[in-house]
Amino acid sequence: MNQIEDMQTFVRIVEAGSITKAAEQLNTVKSAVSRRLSQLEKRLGVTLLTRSTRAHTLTEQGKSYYQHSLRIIEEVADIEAGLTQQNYALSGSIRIAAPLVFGLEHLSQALLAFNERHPEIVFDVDFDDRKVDLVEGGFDLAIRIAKLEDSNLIARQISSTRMVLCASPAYLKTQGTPTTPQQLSTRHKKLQYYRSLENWHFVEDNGQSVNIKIPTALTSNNGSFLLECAIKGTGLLYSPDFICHQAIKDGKLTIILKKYLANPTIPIYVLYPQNRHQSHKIRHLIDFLIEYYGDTPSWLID
Amino acid sequence: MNQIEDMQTFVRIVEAGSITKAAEQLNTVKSAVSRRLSQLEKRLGVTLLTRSTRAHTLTEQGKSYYQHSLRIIEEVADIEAGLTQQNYALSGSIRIAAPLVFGLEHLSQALLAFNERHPEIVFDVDFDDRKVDLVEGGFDLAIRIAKLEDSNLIARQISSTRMVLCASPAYLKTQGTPTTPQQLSTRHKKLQYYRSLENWHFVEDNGQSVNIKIPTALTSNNGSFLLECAIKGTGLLYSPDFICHQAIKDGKLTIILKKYLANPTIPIYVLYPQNRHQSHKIRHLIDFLIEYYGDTPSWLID
DNA sequence: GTTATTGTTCAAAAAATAAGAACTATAAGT
DNA sequence: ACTTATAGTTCTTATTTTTTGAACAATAAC
Repeated sequence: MNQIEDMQTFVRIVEAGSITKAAEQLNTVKSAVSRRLSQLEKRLGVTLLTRSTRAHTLTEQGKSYYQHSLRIIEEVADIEAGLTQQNYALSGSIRIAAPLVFGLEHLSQALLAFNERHPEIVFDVDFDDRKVDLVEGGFDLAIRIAKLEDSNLIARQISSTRMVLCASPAYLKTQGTPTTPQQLSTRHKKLQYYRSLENWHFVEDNGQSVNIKIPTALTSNNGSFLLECAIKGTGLLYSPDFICHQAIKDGKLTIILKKYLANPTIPIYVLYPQNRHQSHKIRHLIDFLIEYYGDTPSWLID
Repeated sequence: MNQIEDMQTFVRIVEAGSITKAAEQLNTVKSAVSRRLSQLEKRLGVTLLTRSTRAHTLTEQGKSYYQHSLRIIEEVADIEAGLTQQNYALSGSIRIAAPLVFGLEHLSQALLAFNERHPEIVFDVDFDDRKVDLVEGGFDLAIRIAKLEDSNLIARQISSTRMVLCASPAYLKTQGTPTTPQQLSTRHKKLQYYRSLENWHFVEDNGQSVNIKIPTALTSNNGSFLLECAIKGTGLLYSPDFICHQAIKDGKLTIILKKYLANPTIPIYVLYPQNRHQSHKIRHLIDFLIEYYGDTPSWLID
């Protein structure tokens, strides 16, 4: 039972004026069209077309069915075409999950810039450092700043960040500025981001790698707050450059032990579900983000 | 490509919340539903549902398609149900082809009586003694007063009429009242209906059948006019009783040679096209007509 | 770590549909 | 009135589409 094809066939018969002509126009044989019509009438339990060898007349029901069919066929076509257009249109909403600080400080700027070009798009950004389930949360994409784990999501790297170790000039003046990793062990405290590792990983001049653990002055799940604390001299901050770059440029924080840090570079990815047909606007936004941050993002130090 | 079934399947998936449940509700297996959904997405070139092992989320296009689908499914069901209702409803129009005199004098009364019971029905009656093509003319039914010829139409007898030979008392006084068919041959003239036979057919007392031909006083295609002429004494009238019954009851015409007429009874049929599904109102009207005229129609003489 | 549930994929079976030929009916041409 | 041509139906056979059922992969839930 294919109601739409029945409608299309019936409309063709009515407009062509004969089953034979309708069959030609539908690129099929008259027997198929004849059978379709009689099956349709049987299903509806109604005579649509009174037919003799060479003349046709629409019954009242036939007229009604014809008119409704015209409308339905058009509506269905519009709906299906509309979906594709929607797919290509740079409009509608994009729902994004982003880490707190990166989202507020950097992603927001990029999104605003994108929005200037494509004002029809409405962003719905959820700032949260916790790992969210894209599918369950209904997100179109998520920003993740970390090495990738296995998942059924697609990832594209949009930029990268570099970890730096820094402290306020005042703090360094009081506690001394360490020049080797080993010197951290004495008289230093760290500002601890709740998700990151307790130990800091260094590579010494001789190529030996070393794990250093120093006491924690304060733990928080908010990178900005830790930054404030570092500026106030509460302790050492081990932080991605996109968080502390401005404070460093302003001289409020000083980088230390730069050359000893192991694996300081962390990729920034955009993740999205494995959709067979990716919406055009999503692809467009990802391309935009890659271009926006580029090889020299604003948080780059030197 | 069955768009409506695709829509129904998709709606079921969305509302059931999972492909497996949707399959159960649709009395099929999950593989069929899964395949239908992926084929649909492929055809539309759009992801409707972002799905992982246990969670589903509608994409924007999915939401749009879901809502449109709901509406279209309902509309199509309404249209199809509407046709059946239309079929059973005693409303709408009935187009009838009827012979002139019978139509004006007798059918019209029956139709008005029917209309009193079913005022929603609008009659469209075409009065014409010529044989019309029901299909070409778009007629629902036709009245035919004659022995049936072969045709692809369905016939039901609704009543019958009897042919009588009559003349005005004044005419018979002048020309003499014939008591045997043979006596017609002298001094008589006939009023000729254009479609009827030139010869009159009789059965004599001895069982011998005989064809009599007498001169024509006047020919017309209008039975009422011939009746008027007969009353005025222009000639003999060979006529169905539904035309002359009142004049005979009023004594304006006298029946002659009644017992000699061969095959005086002519059936009155209602004809309609061979529709696989006859509309309820048409069947109803035919039943009404048979009941209305019954075995003793108003034109019956004794 | 194990089990249970969900969705996908695949080959085979079943159902629906189309094709092609034969047939009926009738309009048009002669 | 006869022949020819055209339109529609019906039937059997092909073809296409859809469904099934099983095996599999992925991942929540226990």
